[in-house]
Amino acid sequence: MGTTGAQGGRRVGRPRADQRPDSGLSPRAELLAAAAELFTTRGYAATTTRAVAELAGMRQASMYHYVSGKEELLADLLESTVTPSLTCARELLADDLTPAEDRLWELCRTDVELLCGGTHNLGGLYLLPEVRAERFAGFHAVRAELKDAYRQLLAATAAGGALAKSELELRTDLLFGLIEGVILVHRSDPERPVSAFAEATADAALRIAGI
Amino acid sequence: MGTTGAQGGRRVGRPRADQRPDSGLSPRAELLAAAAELFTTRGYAATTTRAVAELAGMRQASMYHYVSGKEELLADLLESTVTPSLTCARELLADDLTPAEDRLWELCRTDVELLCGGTHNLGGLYLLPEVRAERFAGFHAVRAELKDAYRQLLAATAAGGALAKSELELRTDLLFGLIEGVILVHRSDPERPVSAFAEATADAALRIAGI
DNA sequence: ATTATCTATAGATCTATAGATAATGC
DNA sequence: ATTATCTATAGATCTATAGATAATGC
Repeated sequence: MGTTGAQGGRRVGRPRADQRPDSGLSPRAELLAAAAELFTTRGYAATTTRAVAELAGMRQASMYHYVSGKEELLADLLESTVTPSLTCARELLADDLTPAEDRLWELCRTDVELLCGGTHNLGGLYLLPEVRAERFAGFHAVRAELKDAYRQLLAATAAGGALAKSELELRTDLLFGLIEGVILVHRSDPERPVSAFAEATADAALRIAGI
Repeated sequence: MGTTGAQGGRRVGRPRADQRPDSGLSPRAELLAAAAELFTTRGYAATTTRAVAELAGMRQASMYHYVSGKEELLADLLESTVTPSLTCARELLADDLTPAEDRLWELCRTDVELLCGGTHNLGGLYLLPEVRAERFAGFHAVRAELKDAYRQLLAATAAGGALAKSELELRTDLLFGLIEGVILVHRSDPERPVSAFAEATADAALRIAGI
């Protein structure tokens, strides 16, 4: 079927020099996984194209068959971290039966779970200084939309509705800061069970918000 | 007097190729300031020794007269960010006349003010992935001591004293996470007045702590 | 024939050292 | 003589392209 999936059978093209058990991922996905690991642990600038390609199981030059370079990998990874949270946020915004307090709590919990969940600490990518570059405007746009969802949910709560505009902005920033700052906490102690931690963070977030 | 201060008069040694108005800083301090700016804005790995030296007003090779390389600059900058907070924390721990709640609030406020205060967002250095390297063990030691001060102050409050050990650890982590996460908030909106922001963060921190 | 990979490499860096130079100090 | 700086550069990368090669597909 798909040209991306790596079926068990023989594959077209020259075989890889470094034979390995089939990862089950497409070459592009192998590259993304390798980049995720290296970017989060060593940093973006410190990671060479050779390191990414070789961790993915191919030679440095072969990488260019799938991506235009490191930037494309980072841009792809960044957006893939926010998109699931944003989907969740949109659903919660549309749900007008559940109290806003509960929806905000749920958004916090899900977001922390997604940020701290996966194999690699992908949320850690946000912290890379390179991410501020114009090149990653797409990521910034979705992240801004997510932050705005936090703001809207907060404004819809009883406590949030009573706030002046500038005060609402400040609380949103603190709330969002806590959620993203949790990446640092998770980095310092990756062993802690994620789901209990996500709930505790959501509790703390509502306390910050003044609820 | 000191061999470091840059007096107004003539100076020993070959003049710099790129003449500039006297910064009033010693060459080493000029290098540190340049490194602070570049490391925080572009990232550590992405900053070349040439960029640092040239921003400091000297040629690339001249830098090695003062420091062994980039690593030394980063190590120095990192420690210089925690040390003032740590001094404050020690004083607050020793003060047994003021209620623990007030001391914890004050530590949060001061810490945020120091992190967000200076010209460059030095706190942003914590976020660099390279900082986890063994080379920066000195920084990690002082940072751990600071975190422990947060824990002790929290434990000394009425609300904190009632917590089980694991619960106390979790709250300490969340508290410390908020404070350090504030770096991200400040990065996204550097225009916000720092002192009001520091107070608001301290308020939020106590709310997280459950006080 | 088409494809995925490989090897080889040009060109562009970047770091850290060697040795020269232009000031002041004695 | 001492010092702070400079210029020049060797050696070590790292990226991205060119062109060869070893599979399957028809």
